[in-house]
Amino acid sequence: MAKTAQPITVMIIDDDRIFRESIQSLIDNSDGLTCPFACTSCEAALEILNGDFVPEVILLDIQLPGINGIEGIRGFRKVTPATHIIMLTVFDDDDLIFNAICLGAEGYLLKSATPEQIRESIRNVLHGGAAMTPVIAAKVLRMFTREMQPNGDYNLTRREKELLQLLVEGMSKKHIAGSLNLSPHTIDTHLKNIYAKLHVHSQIDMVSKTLREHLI
Amino acid sequence: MAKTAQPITVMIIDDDRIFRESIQSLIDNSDGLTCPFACTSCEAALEILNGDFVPEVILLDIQLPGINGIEGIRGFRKVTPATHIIMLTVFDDDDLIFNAICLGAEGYLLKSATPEQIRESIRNVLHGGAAMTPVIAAKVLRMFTREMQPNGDYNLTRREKELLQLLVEGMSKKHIAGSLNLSPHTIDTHLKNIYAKLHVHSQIDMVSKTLREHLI
DNA sequence: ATAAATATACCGTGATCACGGTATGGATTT
DNA sequence: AAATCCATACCGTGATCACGGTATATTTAT
Repeated sequence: MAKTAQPITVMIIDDDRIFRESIQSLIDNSDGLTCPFACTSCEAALEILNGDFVPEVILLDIQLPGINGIEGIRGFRKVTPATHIIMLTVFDDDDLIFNAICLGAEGYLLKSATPEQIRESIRNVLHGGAAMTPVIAAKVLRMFTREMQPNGDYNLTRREKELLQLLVEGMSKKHIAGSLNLSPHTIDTHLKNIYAKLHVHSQIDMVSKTLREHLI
Repeated sequence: MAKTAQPITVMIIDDDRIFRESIQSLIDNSDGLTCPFACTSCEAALEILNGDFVPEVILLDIQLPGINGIEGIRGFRKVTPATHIIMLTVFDDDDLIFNAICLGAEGYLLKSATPEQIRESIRNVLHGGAAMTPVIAAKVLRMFTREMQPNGDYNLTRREKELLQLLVEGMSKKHIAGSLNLSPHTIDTHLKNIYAKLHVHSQIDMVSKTLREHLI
């Protein structure tokens, strides 16, 4: 009967009528894709999802009245966790990208993407890939390295770093002295020097700063 | 004179002769690209870079004798920080990808990539983008969400989370009591409850666990 | 409406910490 | 050879913390 297998179901959520309808017809005119529902808000989409329609891919605008796209991800993840979500927006703001991917969006495309890029992205997420333009991918990588890189090492000596490591792991000064065969007084002195270098005044501050800035 | 502007210089580093030479000829036969040097090791490449050759892109294998590709990134970043680095390997192992992007590689492609994909990736990194296959992009996103997501909230109450937040920021119990208009004894009680829930026995442990597991 | 969870408050004791000293042998650098 | 940095060691005092109690009002859940 049908000339292809079951088409992939895609849902588009965007409050801009022109854009929404053009995407819908783009999808409906793509081989193997269908877009039976196009919504103007996350609320409307959630209502449909709470029926029994489970799309395989959701194309989701960020700037929406009511529940915005970022918050919407949470809701969609709950009702249809297996559905792939691709953000489709005019903004490439770092915070929005960051939040979207933290919430589990698998794609982030600009609305200026070509029809072929959108189709390609839908295919990619269906195969477990992620859909990003190279520029957005680069932003993601930069976020990654920024999170991971030490922000400076404050000229700690080798010994000081060693002690810092142990203290951050929760060992007490006394215990460290025992395990390193040092006098507790020595630990005390090192600790004082570390405090001075990190500009902190307690172990809490020290541990907090160390972990927040990935010093070890 | 020249029918195009200065061609983009690309360096390939791979110990597999067949692959290396096929990439080199692929690049040399691409419009606007040239590959004047193809090396079998990072050592050899670093020697060339320490001369005055500064490629705009380096295609770098991971599995190399001597200095491997991951370590190589460090060296290349030092001598030619502006050069874009694309890893080109047979492995899509998470740890390798993780290390490569932490060290600043802008691309990660599998050797099974098509010539067109490789050319496209070179173009992308030159324009500030990142070059990843969708599958690798997905792995990166998953790493990201794994790093960022709370590993469980240990059933902390709202008040406990609030105190945790302040304590992690380095405020003392006494200071917190003052700023929240609570008795210091109250803080003490909450703290005891937090300790029990997190299975820790000191503020150090608590802060350490909180930050390492991104509880706040 | 009743039970459970949460937030609040107090006490005392022993352990630990912060930080001000001082000092010395060894390593590194100049 | 001299100077500097580093790691080591010691002391005392006041502040802070950990943790064992107990108790009650409010909020949330059932």
